[in-house]
Amino acid sequence: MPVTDPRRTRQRAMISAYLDQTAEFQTAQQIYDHFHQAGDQVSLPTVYRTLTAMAETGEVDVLTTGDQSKYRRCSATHHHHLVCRSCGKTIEIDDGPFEAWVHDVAKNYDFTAVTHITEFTGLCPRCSQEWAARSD
Amino acid sequence: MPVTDPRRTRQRAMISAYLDQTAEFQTAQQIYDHFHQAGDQVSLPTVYRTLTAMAETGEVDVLTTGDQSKYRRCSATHHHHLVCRSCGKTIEIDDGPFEAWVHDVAKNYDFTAVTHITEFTGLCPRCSQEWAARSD
DNA sequence: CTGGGTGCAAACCCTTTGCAATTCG
DNA sequence: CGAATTGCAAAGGGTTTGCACCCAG
Repeated sequence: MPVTDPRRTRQRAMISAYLDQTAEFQTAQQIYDHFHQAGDQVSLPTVYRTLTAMAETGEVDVLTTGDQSKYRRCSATHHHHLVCRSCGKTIEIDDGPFEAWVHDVAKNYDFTAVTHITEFTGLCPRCSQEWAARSD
Repeated sequence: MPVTDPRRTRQRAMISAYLDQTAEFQTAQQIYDHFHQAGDQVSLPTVYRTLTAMAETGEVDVLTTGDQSKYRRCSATHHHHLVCRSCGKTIEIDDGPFEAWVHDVAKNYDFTAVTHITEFTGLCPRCSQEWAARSD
């Protein structure tokens, strides 16, 4: 890791700019595909390297779901999701007391630049019934 | 996926029993290694298949960090961790208002068997200073 | 100029799957 | 006995790396 600031390259500018205009988490592959469809050339390894570097400095959040990682500009509003682990149904939920708690935690331990990733998994109403019916 | 209850096999009993006595998240590989060192034979694919099945029914929690998945018996007390993304230092933190919020969320959307995975990443006091010093 | 960045292709490694043998019920 | 489960080996697939070329500073 270089001690100096990273060099400004076309690829990094593109990736950074693209992350600015997208609020949702995206996979490296999705970001790569976006540029390819637009006709702009960036290699997949470069996407990964750039995102990894940005994650280390806290510029992007990384969400590692089961199969692959997703990236999102850090400053974006934090959404939290409630996901049904049976059918995959996803509901966006409000923050509740969460953000305040995060702030307290960071303050208590003198941590800075604290971001959080939160996932809820459960069974949605429909799948709850199915599971109840099948548990013979 | 069988509609009936899973068959009781030596391998599943071993894995289940082992998870009972361990509180921390562990990788499939770690679980596999444990049995190998103890001289008990279980194949790695079976460990994965068993853990995946248990995760689907909510018997175990799955934590997917960057490189690999970790598993833990679900009923264990939920810990949350604050991790420094620079040096890796980890602090265990209290739940605060979190558990109550989770309960509310589940209730509001009629979800059942809701578990949650929460990760905080930030910069610990020492690394905060280093980053501040280097940002020239 | 010069060292960091990029692209390509191949390597990596965790995880999953095909298939024959085995075992629970 | 029959179907679910296991084990082995090999495939899969997201991510990383070696290396030569290129470009920002």
